[in-house]
Amino acid sequence: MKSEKASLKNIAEALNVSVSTVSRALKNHPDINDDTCKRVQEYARKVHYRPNVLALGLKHQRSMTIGVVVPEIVHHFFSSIISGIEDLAYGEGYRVMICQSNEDYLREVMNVQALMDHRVDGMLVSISKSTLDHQHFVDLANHGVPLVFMDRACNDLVSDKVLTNDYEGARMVVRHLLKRGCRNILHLAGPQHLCVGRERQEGYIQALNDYGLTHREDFVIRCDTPSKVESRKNKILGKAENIDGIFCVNDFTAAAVMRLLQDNGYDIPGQVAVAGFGDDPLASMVRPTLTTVEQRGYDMGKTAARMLLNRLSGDTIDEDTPQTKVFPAFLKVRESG
Amino acid sequence: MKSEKASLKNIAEALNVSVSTVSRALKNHPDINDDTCKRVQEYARKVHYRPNVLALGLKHQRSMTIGVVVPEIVHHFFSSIISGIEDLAYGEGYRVMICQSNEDYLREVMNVQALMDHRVDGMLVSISKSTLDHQHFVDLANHGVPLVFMDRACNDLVSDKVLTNDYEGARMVVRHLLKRGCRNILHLAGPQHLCVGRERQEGYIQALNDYGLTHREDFVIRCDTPSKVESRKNKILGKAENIDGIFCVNDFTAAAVMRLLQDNGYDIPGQVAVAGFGDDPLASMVRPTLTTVEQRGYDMGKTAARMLLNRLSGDTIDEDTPQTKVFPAFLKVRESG
DNA sequence: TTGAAAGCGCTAACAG
DNA sequence: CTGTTAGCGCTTTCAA
Repeated sequence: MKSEKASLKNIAEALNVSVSTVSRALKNHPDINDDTCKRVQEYARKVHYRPNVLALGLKHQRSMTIGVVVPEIVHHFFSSIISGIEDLAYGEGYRVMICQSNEDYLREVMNVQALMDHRVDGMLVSISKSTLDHQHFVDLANHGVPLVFMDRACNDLVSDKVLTNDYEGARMVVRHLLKRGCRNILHLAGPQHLCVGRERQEGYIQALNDYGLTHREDFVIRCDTPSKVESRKNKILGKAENIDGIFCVNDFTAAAVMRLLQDNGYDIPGQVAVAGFGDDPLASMVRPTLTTVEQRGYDMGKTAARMLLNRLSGDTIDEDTPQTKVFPAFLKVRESG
Repeated sequence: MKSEKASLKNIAEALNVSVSTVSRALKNHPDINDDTCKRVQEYARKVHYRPNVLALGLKHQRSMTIGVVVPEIVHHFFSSIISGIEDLAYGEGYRVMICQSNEDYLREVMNVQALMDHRVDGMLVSISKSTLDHQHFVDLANHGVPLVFMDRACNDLVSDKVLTNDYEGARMVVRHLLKRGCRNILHLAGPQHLCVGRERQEGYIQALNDYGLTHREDFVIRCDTPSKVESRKNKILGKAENIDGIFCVNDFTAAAVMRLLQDNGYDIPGQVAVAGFGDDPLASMVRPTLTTVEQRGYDMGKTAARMLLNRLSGDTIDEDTPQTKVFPAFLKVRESG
């Protein structure tokens, strides 16, 4: 029964009516005979008719598809964002095309290009760590494709954004470590060309200032993945004796450094308190459980999608003013600090 | 500079040639004047011409896109599979549309439908836990859309498959627990209507038999997520005194049960050894690190994509015989058992 | 109430 | 070597 795919044309032929009649009947056009309408709809259902979205997209010049580019879907934060996007978009009749840049600039440019080729109606993007040039996003704007940045935005571009209050989140968790008594807090920092990395570092510095301390340059190390913890382990262990706390730019790094210290005989949080950022599920699986900052990925995705769809339907209040929505961060105190 | 998107038509107009000449020039058709060719290509580059894949798909009746349906991208195993698929597909000029079913049957049916609507050339699928009916996959076959199952296949359907040797993997890791001295091993099992759940349970039973033991019905509990560990915790703790090992159908569940036992004063692996399945990154982050079975997600994804593309190009040896590729499982002995 | 025709962007036989 | 034409599946004027 390898049947030919149903189309308006062959439905029309089978029923001895014209394609336009079928087209109208299928969308309950007002001036169409009730009988014809019913006949067409029944037959369409029988042959499992489904409109060809390629043809529709071509005709309407919009694909009812939104493109998503994130660094890596393996991270819980980004998969949560995606779930949020999907739930909202599906509900509004949109489809979602997901791409991952693997933190690679060239791949990101390719992804954006591929989504453009597919004529997506808009894009939701979280930029990769290695992205320094933003021309591909400028091009998007020039082509009139609406764009909303999520979490990792680029500052030199006016555009809608959905962010976490990284600055206050970082400040909050570092103040927590300080309140606990820590006075020599190491910061494992993310790349400073990304807003999230920069804001978290500045929050860290501000928290120290809040307590009348100044930050030490040598207490900030660029290190934002477990594998970098491994490659910088001598550097980190070299400082271990002089510190009583560590604030990491994310939870994986925190979990990795915690393990490194434990393996070298340090008690956590007894000798060194550790905190992360993001509240990855991992944070409650490691021992001790990880003190961190909650980030609402699902809600951020949903909000970003909402902003994009608003742009698409063009019924936003401020047609041209870019919106920025900042989500609050929540402190999650657990066992590690 | 919100420029109109370049098309063959407006390139043709600008250059005073016909659309077909432009079309030919752009694909270096043999019989086209070198000058014209160069002129067209230069102009096309200048205006950033990109072919409209919707139009191409409509014309060629194939979209150069493959659809992927997995339960949840948040799991490392599935994201690895996706990375494998992407790397292979991109290299062959295909694009990838990713959908997640969220372990929900209806969502899965929707996903398959949406991918059909997009006229994907083929699909790669890992079925959801709640999928009992397989009609939507039968329909696919009837429409001539090639399908390769990955990891979670459905047995009542002849089709290409890429699997892990779950049976041997489970048998191996349980034999390891037995060799270590465990004699009362609990199994936290997955749904038995999924091949992976069943095979892992059967591997567990076989390993016991290998050691001259018979399995006890009350030592098998359906429990395959951390939240089910939570909801069945009394049942599990009730057996804790009588067991010396636990084999879990996946690593998250293993991590959760490990934590449950630790919180209740049990030493791992001293009193109870614990093993998981999958070698999630989590396995090396928890304490004690988790003994488990390695599963090669990336390679499985790559292989599945390869099988699908072979079907699409139609140059496989056995046109109609479905292929099954089984990947070996590897024991990863760590601290927990 | 229905049909014919044009067109979205592209390709490919056919004709010149 | 290049242009004309038809058609992929669909919508939408315009005409009947």
